[in-house]
Amino acid sequence: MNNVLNEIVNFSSLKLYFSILEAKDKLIKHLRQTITLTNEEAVIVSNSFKENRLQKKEVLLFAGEISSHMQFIAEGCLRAYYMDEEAKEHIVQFGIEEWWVNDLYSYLTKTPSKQFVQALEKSTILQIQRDTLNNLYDAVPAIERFFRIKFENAYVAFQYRTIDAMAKSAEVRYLEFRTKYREIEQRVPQYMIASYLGITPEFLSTLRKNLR
Amino acid sequence: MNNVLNEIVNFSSLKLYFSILEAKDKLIKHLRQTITLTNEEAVIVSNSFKENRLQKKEVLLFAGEISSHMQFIAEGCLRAYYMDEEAKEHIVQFGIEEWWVNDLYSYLTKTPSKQFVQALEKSTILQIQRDTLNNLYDAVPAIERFFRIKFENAYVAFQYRTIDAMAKSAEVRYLEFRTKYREIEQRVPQYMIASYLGITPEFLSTLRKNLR
DNA sequence: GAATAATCTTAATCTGGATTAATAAATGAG
DNA sequence: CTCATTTATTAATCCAGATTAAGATTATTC
Repeated sequence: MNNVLNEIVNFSSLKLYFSILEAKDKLIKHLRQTITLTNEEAVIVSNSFKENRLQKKEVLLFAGEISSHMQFIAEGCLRAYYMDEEAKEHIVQFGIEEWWVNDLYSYLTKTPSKQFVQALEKSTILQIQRDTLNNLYDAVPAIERFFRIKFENAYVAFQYRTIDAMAKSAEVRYLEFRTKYREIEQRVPQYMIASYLGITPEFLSTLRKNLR
Repeated sequence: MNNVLNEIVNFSSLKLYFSILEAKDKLIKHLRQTITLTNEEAVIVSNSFKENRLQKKEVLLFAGEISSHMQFIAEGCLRAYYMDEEAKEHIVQFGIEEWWVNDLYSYLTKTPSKQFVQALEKSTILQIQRDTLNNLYDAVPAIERFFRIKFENAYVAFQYRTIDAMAKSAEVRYLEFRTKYREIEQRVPQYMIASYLGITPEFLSTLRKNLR
């Protein structure tokens, strides 16, 4: 009896162990799409990240807290949003597998976050602490390159998203969102897409009716 | 007679030489606010940049061209803007002394720019070519760190500007622009500020009347 | 310093999207 | 399977900011 139980425990912890490997493998693969890492470097990098499992609706970062980790989504779906004076939510970013989510402003300036980061599905993320990452920049310079490139791309993507948002009608933006993020569209409720697009759910609903 | 002429030529080229030094000094000082550079590194960096003088209204980058330089404003005032389908201008960014201006999307993706970059005053800029910069990242790693940090900051600043733009009324945004960029406000025409804020010049004029 | 161009103001009218409020449909927990 | 909660739709009314059009100031240029 005890033996069976033991086996189950071992088996489940083994499963956990493998799934962590899987998540970290995903991270290393992701990094290697942009930079070159020797196997030794990959190990150093791997060991610098901690895995974290999130339940659906679990909040990873609350407004008011200081964000002190960069986080890579290995599995699942998250959102970053802030609440305005009237307690209305505005979604700033969605993230799925192989994206990075965070309130970067809080992370970089070490000031209290204005955003929440929340899991929309059961998710697995890999986190690295600010100090650990700063040390990693010295130990593995390619990581500094990775984030330099990451931020360059994030910046221009965001700039073009904003230009779009100002120049294009809500209808056009919705259609573009659908083609660009088809997968996200199918995984999150419609009112969140409205929030991301900067329109009310009622108006999105009207748009959709007119498109039919 | 010839002697006098010679003297004038020499004097003016000497003046030019000093002003280049001045611009490059400004650059090095600017970099050293963020990173550490040895004097040898400072020389390497300095030599990687070329100075460029711009007349008022001179266009540095046309939409359609591929941006192939990063550029630092040593003196003067520039703007980056794009034109929509109805040939209306939308200002994306202003830049004054010690700012960097560019169509980063074009620079980073090597695709034709959708933006124009234009001098609003007689200006002096320092330019570094993409390939030179990429080599510099290897020769002087602190430069890679500089741009990593620069892009991080640019990204979060832009993100917060966008959140503001969506959440706040045009009046509030104008008031914030005035306090944040008082100097720019005094150097560029009002209709350009309207364009930057994403409103019509007529509406900005109305806002201003109501504020009095 | 007069003429022309560039910029700014005012006022009337119009519109994309918000707000409010009610109902309907889908999801999920027990 | 059922009741409660979460999402989504519809329709009426409202408003911030756009558009249009004219005139008034302010800069530039010759």
